Amino acid sequence: MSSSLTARERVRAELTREIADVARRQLAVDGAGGLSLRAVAREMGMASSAVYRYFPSRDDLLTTLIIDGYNALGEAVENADAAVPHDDHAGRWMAVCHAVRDWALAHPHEYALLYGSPVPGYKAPQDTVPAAVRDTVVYGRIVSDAHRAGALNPPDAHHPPVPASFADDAARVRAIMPGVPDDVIVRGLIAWTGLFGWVSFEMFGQFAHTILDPAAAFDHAMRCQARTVGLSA
Amino acid sequence: MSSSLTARERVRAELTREIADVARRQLAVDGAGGLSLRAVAREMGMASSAVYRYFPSRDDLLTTLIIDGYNALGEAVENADAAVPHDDHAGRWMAVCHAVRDWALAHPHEYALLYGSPVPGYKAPQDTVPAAVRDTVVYGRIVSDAHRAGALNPPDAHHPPVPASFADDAARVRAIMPGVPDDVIVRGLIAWTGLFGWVSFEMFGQFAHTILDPAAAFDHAMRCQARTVGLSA
DNA sequence: CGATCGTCAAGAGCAGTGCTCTCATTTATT
DNA sequence: AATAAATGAGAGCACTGCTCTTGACGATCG
Repeated sequence: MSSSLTARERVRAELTREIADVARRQLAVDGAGGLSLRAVAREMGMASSAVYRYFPSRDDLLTTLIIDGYNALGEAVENADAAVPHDDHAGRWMAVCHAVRDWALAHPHEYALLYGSPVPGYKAPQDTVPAAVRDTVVYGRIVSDAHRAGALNPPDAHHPPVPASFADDAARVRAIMPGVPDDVIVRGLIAWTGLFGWVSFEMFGQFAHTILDPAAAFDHAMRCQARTVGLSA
Repeated sequence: MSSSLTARERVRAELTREIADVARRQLAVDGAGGLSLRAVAREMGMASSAVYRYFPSRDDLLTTLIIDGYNALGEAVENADAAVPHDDHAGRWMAVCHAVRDWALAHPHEYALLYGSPVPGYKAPQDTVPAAVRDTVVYGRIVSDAHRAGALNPPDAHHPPVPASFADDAARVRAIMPGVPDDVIVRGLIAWTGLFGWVSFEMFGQFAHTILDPAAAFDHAMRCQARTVGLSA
């Protein structure tokens, strides 16, 4: 046999993918709440009950959309990072920041699905974790690369000392930023949350009627964040 | 007449408030998606159609819950700020940070309603704006107070210059931080988005399996943010 | 005082949802 | 060829938001 899949398995995989694609289009239009299994079935010309052969519940369909979304964002971030010279750490940081924002602007409902409030009655299963950290490892690698290269500016003298109780948490984060001391890990976390906090505020309307040139403000804010982390310009 | 309201108007206001209270309880249990007008009516022992006399649609009910939420958070922030000596700017900042986090932990679904992804098919009307900025003016006042008192540390020499295109946006933000120069406004925005970015990440599960002592990490992160703004310890 | 008009609760009903069950058909395996 | 597994379709249940109509209550005005 040329393919290790039977014809049945092939058409099943194809249909599963097509259902997810149709669902993603509906998600892009109506948002997570407007995603309807029946509507997907209608658009595909099949009975609503048939869709349940491929996705046992609406939440399962949402889960695959979430995983796909994390992977799409992660890939965008990876590509942005790879397009900048490896030792230009500040440039890499700025590139991934813009990649996140650009992806969010291009896929607002998917971004809301990933980083907004959990969908009503939906509990994220463990399956999403590997995809969810795909972009995170990129941020971590930039910081740890800069640290290993000795390119990180030291924090100013009056910086508050890291509390001892943070040691355990820092050790866990160090899996993504190998060899990085605790205070740098904190600064990385602050920049990370600052990036998504800013993008979320812009996406969810908190900046409405205030920041009318969000692209410029974002670029400058992330440049400041880079300095907070210690990435030299 | 002792009250300027007729008996009819009084019972109407009372019932409106009671419906909102029941809805808020359901919101706290099931989240925004689980909020059902019919369930509210059931719990109150009235017909579902009767509820529509008080709230013309589910979205209107959600809107009042959102406004109430903003006001509750705003009040918590105001109280936290007022409990700290007026010239202890860093202490005031830390107090409001913890007020936000504590309120979010105590009202997770309401927080998600305010700062999570917009509810499916729900478009926030203008009515929410005044309540939504109630906490924001507190942050702005802390920064502008510190600046007026000359208590703000200057940014380091290599800080990236504020782009000229940000001038218009800064002017709008200055309505909340009177007399504050552009670069300080930027630092205030970064701290503001960093605060809510951190709280949202904690509330929405992005820290799961990584930060197990979120209270300590939050306190330290916000202390670092204070230094970024220039608030002396 | 009695008629009127605005307000209100209730019920029926529509269109939509997620999901389950059964039944016939198609496909793959033995 | 016979059997077992997988698939699609339809009906149906319980639920949702929302509308419309009907009948009753209460305040106001002639």
